[in-house]
Amino acid sequence: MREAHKSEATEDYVELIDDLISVNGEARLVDVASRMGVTQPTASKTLARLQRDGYISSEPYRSIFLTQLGKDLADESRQKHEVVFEFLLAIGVNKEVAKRDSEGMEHHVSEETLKAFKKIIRNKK
Amino acid sequence: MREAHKSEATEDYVELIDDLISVNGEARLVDVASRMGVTQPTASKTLARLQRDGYISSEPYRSIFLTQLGKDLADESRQKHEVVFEFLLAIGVNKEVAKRDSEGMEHHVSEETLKAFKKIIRNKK
DNA sequence: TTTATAATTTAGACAAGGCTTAGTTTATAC
DNA sequence: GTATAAACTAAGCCTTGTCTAAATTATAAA
Repeated sequence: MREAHKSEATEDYVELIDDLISVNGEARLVDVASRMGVTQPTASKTLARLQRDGYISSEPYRSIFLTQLGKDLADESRQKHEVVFEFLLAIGVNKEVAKRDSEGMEHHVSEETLKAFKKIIRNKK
Repeated sequence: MREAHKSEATEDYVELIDDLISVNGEARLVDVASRMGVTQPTASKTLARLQRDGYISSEPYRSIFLTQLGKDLADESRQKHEVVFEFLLAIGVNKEVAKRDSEGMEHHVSEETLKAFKKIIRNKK
């Protein structure tokens, strides 16, 4: 029996919400939508799923909060994301490209690969 | 105006079909489905889309062929896949893990990142 | 050559993730 | 304090990707 599949969207959204809260003090739908590059109704629907699945909580027309589950997933995702990003920089990839590639790659790197990445980051420093 | 988005599924399928043709001499639905880990109706529907989009051709109940477009995409995907896989091995990732991770990562690495990967592969040899 | 089995397709259902258009609620500005 | 603008929700539709169950076609075996 394996755990339910966390979609890439789920990880991207909680990571973004966490970021918006740190930076702006709160996460609003309008910002989530614009940062994800989707329309507000699309973001709204996705957030409804996240709430249904226990990652976020929010009242209608109000800002969005992460549950503990959401916070944990956001932390995990952000860490992965950072490692992949730093790793790409370490091997000489351009910042902008590293930003884009790391966003896609973070969802596919195993713990073992992440470990190998960290080692390379350490050695380059 | 940007080119239509090639889904990861499209790349995975043409890559697999190319492989099946090299190894088995032909690509059958039953093998595509089992290798993709989906049911035959699912594979069948996806293949219908691939045909609609010009990547493959086939007659009902017959085996599957790649069009030139499909071959080109398969080649490109296989190359990317190989580079990512070899790269992961080069930085010390276990073969099985490298296999799994490279399958996900291949769809997200830019040309620039691929170049950086190749450099590392060369240096490790 | 008929028949059983394997392969494939068809049909119907559903969830995720995307859109538009239209309406409602909240916040802002006058 | 009300009008207007901004934010959000509702409803409906689309595509992709997934499934199961049932029908059809092709292949192999007796």
